Amino acid sequence: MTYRLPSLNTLRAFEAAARHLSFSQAAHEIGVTSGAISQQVRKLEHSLGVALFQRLPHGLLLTAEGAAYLPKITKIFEDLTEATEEIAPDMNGKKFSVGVCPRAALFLPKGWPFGVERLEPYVRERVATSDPAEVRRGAVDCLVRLGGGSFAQLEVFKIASPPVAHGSRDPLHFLCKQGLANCRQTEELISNLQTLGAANT
Amino acid sequence: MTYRLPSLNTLRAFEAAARHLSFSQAAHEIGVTSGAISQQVRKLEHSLGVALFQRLPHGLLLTAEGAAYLPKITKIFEDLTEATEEIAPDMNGKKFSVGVCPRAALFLPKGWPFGVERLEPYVRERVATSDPAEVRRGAVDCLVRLGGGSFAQLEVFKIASPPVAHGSRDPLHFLCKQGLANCRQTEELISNLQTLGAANT
DNA sequence: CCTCAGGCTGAGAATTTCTCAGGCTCGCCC
DNA sequence: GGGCGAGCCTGAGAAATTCTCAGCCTGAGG
Repeated sequence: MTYRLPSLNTLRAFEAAARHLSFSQAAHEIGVTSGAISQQVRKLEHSLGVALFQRLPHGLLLTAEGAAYLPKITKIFEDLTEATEEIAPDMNGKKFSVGVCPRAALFLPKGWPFGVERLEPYVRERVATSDPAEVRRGAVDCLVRLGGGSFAQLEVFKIASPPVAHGSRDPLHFLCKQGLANCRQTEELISNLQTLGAANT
Repeated sequence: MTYRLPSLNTLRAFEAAARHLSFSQAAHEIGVTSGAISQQVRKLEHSLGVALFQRLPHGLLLTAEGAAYLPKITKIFEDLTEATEEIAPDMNGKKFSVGVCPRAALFLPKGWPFGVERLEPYVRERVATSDPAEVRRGAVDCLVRLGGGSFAQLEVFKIASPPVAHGSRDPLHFLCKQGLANCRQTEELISNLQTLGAANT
C-alpha cells in the first residue's frame, strides 16, 4: 500500500487556481502571493507530466486534463473537510466568525477585521461580544478582548505591544478553541493584531 | 470556499502510521525516520485538537477518533490516487517495476534493487531488459542500463561516478517516463545508484 | 539484570516554500 | 500609436517547514 501521490500541497494550489481560473485570486484565497501559486502549480504539472492549465496572456484556461481533474480534487477536499469535522468539531466551518469586545474595538481599525484585505478571506462575520463562553459554545470561532487570563479549553494569545495609551488598563488578547490555534486563519488574525499593536505605540 | 484543512502531509503520516499501528513501519513505508512520523502525527493531533493515537510503551492504539478517521483518510488517498491515474497515466501503480539491463546488472549488488532495504518499499518486480521502448510501453516503470543518450518521452539520468573499471565503455544510466521523474521512488533508486557508483571507484 | 524494540525529544541540517522585485504580453483607452 | 493596467513568469534570497541524528525512557522477555 505505498501510494504514489502528487505533493498534496500543490493540489491545494491547483484546486483554488482552477476554481477561480486565476492564480492571483487563488493566492488571495489561500493567503500567499501569486508567485507561490505559480510555482506550486508548475511543480504539480511537472510531477504529473501533464499540463493542467493553458496560460493565456490575460488569464487561464483549464486543459482537458485539468478540467477532468478539478471536480475530483474538489470532491476530495470536501470529503476531507467533512471527515475532519466529524472527529474534530473545533475545525468546523470554513471562515471564522470573529468576536470583538466593544471596548477592544476602540483600538482597532473601524470594522476590523473587515477592511483588512489580508484577513477577509478568513472571516465570515464579526460579532460584538466579550464573553469567552461564546467561543466555547461555538457561537464565534475566536474573540478579541481586553484582558487575558486562563480559560478552560481555550487558547489565549497576548497581543504584544498593545495599545495601552488610551487609558485602558488591560492589554488586548486573542482567544480561540485549542483546535483552532494552529490554523492559518488564527495566525493571520493574531499577526495582524500584533502589527496593529506595534504600530499603535 | 475557503477550506480549513489540516496540513495535508501530516495526514499521510497519520494514514500510514494508523494502518501499520507503528510509527517505525510507517516511516519505512514513506521513506523517512520514525522521528519525522512522530512529529507529523503530533502536529496533526495538535491542529485537530484531538488525540488520534494512544501511545503504549510498546506500540500504538488508535483512539476512537483515530479509528473513525482512518478509513476515511485511506479512502481519500485511494480516490486521489485513482483520480490522478486517470489524468496522468505516468503515475500509475504504486510500486515500480524496475528494468535492469543484464550488462548493467554486473555492476550492481546481486538482485538489486531487492536486498536494498531502503528501496524495497518502492519496488514490485525486477525485469531483465535494456530496451527503452519497454519503459514507453509501460512494461516497466524505469530502467537501468549502460549508455545514455536521448530518448523521446523519457527522462534520462546519468549516474555519477559510474563503475567504469570493469572494462565497460558506457556509464550507467537511469531512464523513466517524464511523469515519474519526481517521484520519491525514482529519487530513491537514483540516489542509491549514485551511492553505489561512488562506492565502486 | 540485561537487552531489545519502539516511541520521544531537541538541536541543527536540509529542503521546501514564500516573497520580492523586475520582466513580459496583451487588451483597452485616449 | 503610446501609455496603462491586469495578470502570469522568473530568479534570488529569506523564511518556514521537515527531516535526521543522537541520546533518552519505558516495558517485555529471556
